Amino acid sequence: MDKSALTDMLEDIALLLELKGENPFKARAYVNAARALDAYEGDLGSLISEGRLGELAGIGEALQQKITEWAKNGRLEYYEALKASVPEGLLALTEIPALGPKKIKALHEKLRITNVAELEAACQAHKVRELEGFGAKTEEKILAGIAQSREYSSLFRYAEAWAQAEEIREALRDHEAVVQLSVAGSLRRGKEIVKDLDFVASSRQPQDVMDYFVTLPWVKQVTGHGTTKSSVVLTSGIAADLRVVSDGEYPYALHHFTGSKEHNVAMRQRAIAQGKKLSEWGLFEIVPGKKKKGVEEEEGKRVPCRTEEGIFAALGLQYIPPELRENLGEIEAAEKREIPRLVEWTQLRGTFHCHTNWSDGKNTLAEMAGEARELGLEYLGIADHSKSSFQANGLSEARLAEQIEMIAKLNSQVKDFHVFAGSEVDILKDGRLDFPDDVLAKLDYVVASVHNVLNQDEEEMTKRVIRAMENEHVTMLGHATGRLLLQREPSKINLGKIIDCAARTGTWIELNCSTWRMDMDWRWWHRARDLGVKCAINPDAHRISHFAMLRHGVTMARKGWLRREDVVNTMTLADVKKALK
DNA sequence: GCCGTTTTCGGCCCGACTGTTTTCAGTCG
Repeated sequence: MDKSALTDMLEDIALLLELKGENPFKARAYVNAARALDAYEGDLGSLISEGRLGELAGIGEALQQKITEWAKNGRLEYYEALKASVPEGLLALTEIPALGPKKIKALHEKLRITNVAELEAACQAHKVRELEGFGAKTEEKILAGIAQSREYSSLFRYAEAWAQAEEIREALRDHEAVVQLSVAGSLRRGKEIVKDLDFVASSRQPQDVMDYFVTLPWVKQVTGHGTTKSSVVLTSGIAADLRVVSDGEYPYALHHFTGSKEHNVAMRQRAIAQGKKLSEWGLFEIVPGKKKKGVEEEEGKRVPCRTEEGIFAALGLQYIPPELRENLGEIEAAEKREIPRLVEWTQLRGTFHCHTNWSDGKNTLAEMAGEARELGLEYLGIADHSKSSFQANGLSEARLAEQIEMIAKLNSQVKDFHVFAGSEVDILKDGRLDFPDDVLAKLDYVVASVHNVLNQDEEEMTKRVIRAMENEHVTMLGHATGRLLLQREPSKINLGKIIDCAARTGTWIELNCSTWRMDMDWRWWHRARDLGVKCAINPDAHRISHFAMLRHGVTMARKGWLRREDVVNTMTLADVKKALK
C-alpha cells in the first residue's frame, strides 16, 4: 500500500477540480481526505479491506468507494477521466507563483494555453496583460516565476538528496568488490542545496562495480559508463556519479571529489608552496631534475597517505572536516591548529520548537513526547502556533492555558523525560507579539517567528524582528529569514543586526532544520558564535518522523563552525531548566 | 465531497496582500 501515491492522487484530483472550476469545497474535501490518510498511522490496507475507511473524519461514502476502487485495481477511473479532460501541462502551471486555479482557467479558456512554454510565449508577446484581471505586473511575475522554476528544477534540498544517497550507498556497500566507499561532493560538505550525488569507491574490479552501479533499481538513465567513472540519472531526476579508484588512490580521490573547488585550489597552492603537487590521483613530491618539456613529468614519488587525515597532515594541517571545506578560513585555522571540535548529532539531548495536533501538527502531545524519548532525548519543547496563524489553527490564550496544564500533567506522569511548554508566537507586522506579556510569562520559553507580511523592506523587517527579540519573554528567534529552499526566497532582513541584537539581549537564534528551511543559514553562524550567540537546533517537527531532521540540522551547525557549547540542545535537562528560568 | 443537524441543506478557516480595479477577486499562508 503506497500511501503517498494515494494522497498524491487525491491532491491531484483537488487541483484538477479547481482548474475545472468545480465547487472549491468539493476540491477541498479531497485535500482533507489526503490529510486524514496522511495522519493515519495504522494499517491502511486493512482499514480499506475491512470497509472501515469511513471511520476517518473527512472520508465519506464517495471517497471510501473511490479509494477502495483504487486499492483494488491500482487505478481510479474517475481520476483517469478527470485527467483526460484537462490538458496535461496545465497542472504544472499551479507551481508558478501568482497563478492559482482561476487564473490558469482564464489563461486556458481565453488564450488556449496548455503548458508552461505556451504561457511563456504569451507573456513575452504581452498577450496576458490584456486579459481581464491580469496586468503588466502579473505578466512579469509569471515570467520571473517560470525562470526561477527552470533554475530550481535541477537542484535538490539536502535532506532529499541525502536520503537517496543513503539508499545508493547501502546498495554499493553490499557489492563484494567494493573496498572503501563514501559519499563525496557538496552533499558530504553539507550544502543545503545540491545539484548531484557523488560517490567515490575503491576496488580491484572497478568494471564490476560500474556495471552494478548503472543497473541499480533507482537508475532511470545511464549517461556515462566507463571503467573508472559512470554517471546516471535517478528516477527522482537527480544525477549521480560514481568514481572507482584503487585503494591507494582512494583518499586523494575522496578529498578531490569532496571539494569544494575553492578549497581544492587553496590546498593545491599550499602543496606547490611546499614543493608538492596535489591532484585527485595523489600528493606528489616534485622532483626538479626530472622535468620534461610539455608533459607533466615533474611529479616524483607519491607521498603515501592512507586517509584524508594523512593528506592534511602531510601538508602540515590539522584535519578539516568536510563541512568546513569551503575555503572560508578553514585552511588558515588548520595551520594554526584552531579547527574547532564540531558538535556531533549524538550530543543532542533535546530540542525545542515542535508542533502537535493542537495547531497544525499531525501527532498528539503524548505521541511527540513518546517519540522524542524513544530517540534517546531527555526533553522536548512544544511550541504550537499562536492565534494569528489562523491557517495553522493557532492557539488562543485559553487553549494555550489548557495546553500548559496538559503538559504539566504529562510531566507529572513521566519521570525520566521532560516536556517544556512553549509557544511559537507570531511576530506581528509592527514587531509586537501575538500574546501579551502576562501570557508569555506563563510559558517555559517562547519562540518568536514571522509568518505573514514577509515582503517588508529590509529596514522595516529588521526593526520588526529586533523589537520582538527585545521582549524579555522571547527565548529564541524562529526561522530568521522565512526562506523555503528552492521555493521562496528569504525575506529581506539585516542578519548582521539581528545577530548583534541576539548577542546584546541574550536571545537564542534557531537553526530551523526543517527540510525546507535550514534557517538561519550556515554562512552566518560562525559570526554569531564569535559574538556568543547560542544556537537552538529545531526540527520544527509537525509529525514524529520530522525528528529525523535533527541530524541534518547538526550537519548545518557543523558547517557553521559550531561546537557543542554553542548549541543549547546539548545542555543537560537540569541546565536547560536553569537557562529557561 | 463531508458533515451535522433547528436532519437531506447550507456551510465549509480567515485575514492580509497584490494587482487589479475604483470596490474587489484571486492568491497565499
